[in-house]
Parts: sequence; C-alpha cells; structure tokens
Amino acid sequence: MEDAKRKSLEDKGWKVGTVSEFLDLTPEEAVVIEIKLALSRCLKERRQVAMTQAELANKLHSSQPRIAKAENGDASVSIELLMRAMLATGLTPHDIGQVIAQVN
Amino acid sequence: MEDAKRKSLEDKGWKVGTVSEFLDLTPEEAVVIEIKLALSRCLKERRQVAMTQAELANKLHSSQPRIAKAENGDASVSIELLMRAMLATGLTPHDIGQVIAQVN
DNA sequence: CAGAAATATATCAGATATGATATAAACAAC
DNA sequence: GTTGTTTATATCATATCTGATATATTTCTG
Repeated sequence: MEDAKRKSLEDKGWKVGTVSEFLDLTPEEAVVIEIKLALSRCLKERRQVAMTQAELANKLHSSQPRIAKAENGDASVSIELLMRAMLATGLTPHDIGQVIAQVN
Repeated sequence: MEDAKRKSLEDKGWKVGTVSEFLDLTPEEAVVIEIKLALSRCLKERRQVAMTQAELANKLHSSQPRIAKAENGDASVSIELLMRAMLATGLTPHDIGQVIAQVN
C-alpha cells in the first residue's frame, strides 16, 4: 500500500497505521475496506445530483453530519448505513451490487 | 407481508412484529433486510461445501456460534460480518455484488 | 465583501454488534 | 444406543455504530 493512500485511510479513522498493524488485517478486512470506500464514493456522486446532505439525512431519520461522514469514507460508518443512504437517493440493489462487483 | 414470513423474521430478532411496527420500517430498511437474508443464504450454501462453521470462524477470528447466527439470518449480524465470512469462504466481491444485485 | 446555505469536524450518551463461553440439540458412524 | 462431530441457542462484557448537538469551515450568491 502506498504511503499517500495509507495516510488518507488513517485520517478517516482506519486502523492501518503501521506496517505491522496493516499486516494484522486479514485479506477479507482489506477487501471490506475497499468495498466501503467504493460505496462511499458512489453515494457522494449520486447524492450530489439529487439532494442536499440534510435532505438525505431527513429521509433516513439520520443527521447531516453522519451523511458527511458516510460520503467521506469515515471508518465509523457501517455498510448498512451506506446502503440505506444509497437506497434513499433512489439507487437500487442492482446499482449497489454493480458497485461491489467492481471492487478489486 | 405474509404471516409465515413475518413470523420467521420475528424469530430471528427482526422488529417487524406488528403491522404498525412494520409500517415504521422505511422502504430502505426493508430492502436492507432482504439484502441481509440473501447474503446469509448465499453464505450458508457456499460454506457448507467448503468447510465447517468452526473452520470458517477461525479464519475470521470469530466464533462458531456467530457463524451459525450469520447463516441463519439473525438480526444481530451485520452486513460487514456477512461479507467478511463470504470472502473467507473464497467468494469474491463480484459474487457478493451479484447476490445483492438480484434482490427485489 | 457580506450573508446565507451547504458541508465538515468534534464530542457524546445510548443503542447495536461483537467474540467468548457454556451448553443443548441434531446428526453421523459405529 | 453410545460416542464423536457439527450446528444451534443463551448469556454477557466489551467494542463499535448511532443520531444528536454544537460549531467550524467551505461554497454559493447577491
């Protein structure tokens, strides 16, 4: 993993800091991070053309700051919240499946 | 929703009990439940031909009881754990994407 | 530039998910 | 039917995720 990418992940709260910590990640955990980031990017792209973060938060019974975290790939956001958000912007399970299928 | 299906979900811990509670579910929440159940079914099918629950649990640094819950669609299991488990059985992001894309 | 609107960051108490453990039930093979 | 293997259920302390709130920063518009 390149330094710049690791730095970016660390800023978002991902525990991939040191090399040894990075090696502690199972392959599955690494893939899940990639999936989360892919969903996050897709959500941001779609939400921006559809509504404000506050509007989306209302639909979800969530809060604007949480949407911001979701769109920025924050580690505290679950795949479930990412999916609920994507669906609330009008994306479908098919769309979500396509995004995940393209990871790696 | 038919009675039999609602009963099955209730047994697994899903809060879809009464009609009014069911109506409280946002459409996105309902779809997410379907996605979880689809992932759960796929995991069970794949794991059964590949290894025991205990072996999978070891690969994941998890426990056999948690794998049992994952395979039986228990509400306490996150999408993230379902995905990590699927990946550990040898399934790929592409496989996972296909399962989700077929929901609904 | 000034004010408004949108987005980002920080903090936190409560809710949900977690692996561990114990143990029960189901299922084989003998 | 007894023994060994696998899967299911129950409980629990800890860790993680949650929406809410306050507030800072960026971006838009006039």
